Amino acid sequence: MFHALADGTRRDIIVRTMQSELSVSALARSYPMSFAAVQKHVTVLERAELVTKRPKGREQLVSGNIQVVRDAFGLLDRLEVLWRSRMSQFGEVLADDPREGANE
Amino acid sequence: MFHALADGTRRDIIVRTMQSELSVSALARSYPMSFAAVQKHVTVLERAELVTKRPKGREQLVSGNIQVVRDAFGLLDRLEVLWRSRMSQFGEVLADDPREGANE
DNA sequence: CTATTCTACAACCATATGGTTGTAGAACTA
DNA sequence: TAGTTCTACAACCATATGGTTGTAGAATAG
Repeated sequence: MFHALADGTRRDIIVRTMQSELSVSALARSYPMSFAAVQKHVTVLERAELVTKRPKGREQLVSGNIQVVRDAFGLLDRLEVLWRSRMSQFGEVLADDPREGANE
Repeated sequence: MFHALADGTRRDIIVRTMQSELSVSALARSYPMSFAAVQKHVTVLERAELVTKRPKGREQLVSGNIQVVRDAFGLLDRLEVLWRSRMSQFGEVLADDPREGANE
């Protein structure tokens, strides 16, 4: 699933389909590559369950799936916890986590 | 950088080195592959700045770097925000974010 | 009905990836 | 000094990856 996130085009597809449903061909028009290439990217994202497809007439509407993204937070959060426990062995956390408190 | 996270061995190396500094050869003993293979994984992680290496005598001590992990949160958080804005167009957020509130 | 659009999928290609073995040097150990 | 350990790096290999073009069918438009 991190593999699915490891490509710029795919990350962009996720960003766009997280905002609104888009057909595969609509997506394909946005990128400097063939329809088939974009189709493959969507397939990779679909297998990773980062997006879902819904047929509508002859189109397939692609929609971002937030659930698996949240799973990714899990791994990252785990790393954060491990790092903090290591830091606490030295009795000091040098850098505060910029995520906490502020909205950005 | 998601590419660096896209391999199970590398994710494990991150997890282990986030807890404590480990030499490349110490890491290599943990995996069913050659020293050179583990060495390559460490190099990939180093280029992505997910770990740092510190020489100590003839050893290279590998240490997880939390900063870039936090950068990954950035992308994920952005996706979360986009998804929420889409959901709000329908006036309802069906699933609450399990991250908020609870510690796990 | 005909033409167009959208999708699916196969075949193919160049390059990247993850693994291997082998060589060599630097740093410890005995 | 001699042997061992740790690292670096080159060369090589099989397979995965990201792209292409081409074919074909289903749905829509005219």
